[in-house]
Amino acid sequence: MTSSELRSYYKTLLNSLGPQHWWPGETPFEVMVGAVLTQNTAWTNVEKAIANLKAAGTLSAKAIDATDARTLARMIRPAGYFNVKAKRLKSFVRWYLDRYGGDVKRMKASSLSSLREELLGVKGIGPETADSILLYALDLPSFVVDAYTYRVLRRHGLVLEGATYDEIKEMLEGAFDETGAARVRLFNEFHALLVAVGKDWCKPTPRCETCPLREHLPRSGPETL
DNA sequence: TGCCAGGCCGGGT
DNA sequence: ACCCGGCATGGC
Repeated sequence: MTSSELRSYYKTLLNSLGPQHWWPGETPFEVMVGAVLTQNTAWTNVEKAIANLKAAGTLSAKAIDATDARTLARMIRPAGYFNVKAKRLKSFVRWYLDRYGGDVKRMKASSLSSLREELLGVKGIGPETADSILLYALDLPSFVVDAYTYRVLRRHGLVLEGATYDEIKEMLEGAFDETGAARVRLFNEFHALLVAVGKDWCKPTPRCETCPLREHLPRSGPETL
């Protein structure tokens, strides 16, 4: 029954908030870089870092590969954790160049599941970053789970406390029959909508009165986390 | 002013 | 297999 609930949530959110048109990076590579930079970081800070990379002509795999971590760290400073993220960007582009010649089309020639495994093998890329790259950069149907997703679903009693990333991901993916581009669009929009709810209503101290999902609250009332 | 933001790694139990 | 500290800036 959870599947029909999730479909119902999606319909409600889409009707009340509309399409979010999320993550409109200008190129797939820009989206991939953004996926790393936004780890535990507000997107507004990521935008500044990406703008710096662009201004320096360093928003390409080859350029990042050719830039030392110190210099890179200076450029991405606004994104926070800049020393860590500079190394992560470099380890990612190293893999991207070695494995796929820095070519998105070649990357998309691999299957979704093997691509995901490969990405998880890159140091600095965990499940959320991998799925963000797959979904938002490559248009592959891999649902992104994040802290907002967990909080919203948890408060509605749709996942158990302590549910793992993969459990939540599989529950969400299993709830929808769509295929192809429609599936990608749905995963893209639904995740963005869950984030919107998390940001504006389903916060650490929730404001459920005006939440688009208020009619979907479980009988026992929202958890307080 | 402190808390939080679209996580992940490495070392310790 | 979990748990936790560390990593850092900018906005409200």
